[in-house]
Amino acid sequence: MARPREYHPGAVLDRAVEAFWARGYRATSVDDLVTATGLHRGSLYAAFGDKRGLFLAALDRYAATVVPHWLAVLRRPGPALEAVRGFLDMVTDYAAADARRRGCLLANTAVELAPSDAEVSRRVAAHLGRIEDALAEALVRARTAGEIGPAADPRALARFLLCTIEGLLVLGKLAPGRAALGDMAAWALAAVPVLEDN
Amino acid sequence: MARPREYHPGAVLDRAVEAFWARGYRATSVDDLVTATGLHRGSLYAAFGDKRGLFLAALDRYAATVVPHWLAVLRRPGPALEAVRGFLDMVTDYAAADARRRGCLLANTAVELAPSDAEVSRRVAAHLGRIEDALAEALVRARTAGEIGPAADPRALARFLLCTIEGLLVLGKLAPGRAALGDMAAWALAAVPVLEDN
DNA sequence: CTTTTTATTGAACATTCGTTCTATTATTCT
DNA sequence: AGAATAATAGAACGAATGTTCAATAAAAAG
Repeated sequence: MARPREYHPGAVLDRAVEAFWARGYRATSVDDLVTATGLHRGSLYAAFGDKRGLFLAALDRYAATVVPHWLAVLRRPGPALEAVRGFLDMVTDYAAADARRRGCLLANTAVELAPSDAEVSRRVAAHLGRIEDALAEALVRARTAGEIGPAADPRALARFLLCTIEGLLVLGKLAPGRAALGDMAAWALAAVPVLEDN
Repeated sequence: MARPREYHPGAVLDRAVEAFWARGYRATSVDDLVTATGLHRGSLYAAFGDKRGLFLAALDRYAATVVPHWLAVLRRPGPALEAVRGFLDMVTDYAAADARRRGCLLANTAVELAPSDAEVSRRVAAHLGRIEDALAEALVRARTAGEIGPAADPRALARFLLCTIEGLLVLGKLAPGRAALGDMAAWALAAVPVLEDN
């Protein structure tokens, strides 16, 4: 049989994610990726085909590692409405504190590549769809628990909150300050029809 | 004296805006700009210094021509709250109908260049600030007219609506369909504390 | 040991990139 | 007419781009 891989494929992808996340697809050269991953050109091309293949793999890796870490907040036990609020606060804090202004790889990719690459567009939409689903699930829980009114359409509200979150991560790149980002998140929550009892 | 310019500087910038808007900064080569503007390399470099200088000029041109065309909806006479609603609807329609998925040049630039170019970041923030100001002005008018409640902080609400708008334009790049975008805009309006009388 | 597969290493490929240059042509003012 | 400036035209620059390739070393299975 053959000599086994020396590198850890997941760790290599994590490094690639970091590079693409920080600089974007076009601004990240293959040299950058060689430096970031520690692999050599030959190994990179053998493993991923080309730069775009590596990017697609990194995109999926981001969705499989970074995004779930966020969504855990939405799924934690307790009042679902609190979880939604905590999720928005977490995104706001991240957008305000991220000194490197990387934002969200999915949003960055939607802007940079989605209009010109159908496959990339499809994957970004699918990954964002899972965030939307998690939001909708939390809102369904909140509605059945009576935390929000029956007029609150979970799917529509989830779409709206996803829109707010991606807006926060885009505007966060301009370092508008914690107060401005906090205003945005706070008023987004005002759209959720909370019942007076809460 | 000298031979006068044969080209119309504004028209040249309009073409450059089109190119950068459709493809982004890095994906637009100087060759693309030569083709788009009709000018020759020498003239372009004489007039704008380099590619980045042309981009900065195009960014300001976009803010001076395209953005006011949008803001006119916010400033049209009649109920201010209606104007805000009309503005959101217009952005939604644009995001849903834009077949080339260009989105908003300011948002695109915030994502692609703001983290790595302080001057670009400063200008994008300033241009977006004027949109935020126009939203805040409309909300002040709505509040003094009694269309919205006194609890509605115009500045904070304007920030929130700007966030929603940029979110719409980013997610619009994924062609999510008119219905999804409509949900986002509709629920954003739900955050505005409309008085029952209206 | 031999075979087989992989990683390593570094050179090299052809393109494209942003930029600069020289030369020529055209037009307006003195 | 002559000076001055701008546009036109196209060649050319070095650097960086994504990609491929050949040669060697290494390790597991037969």
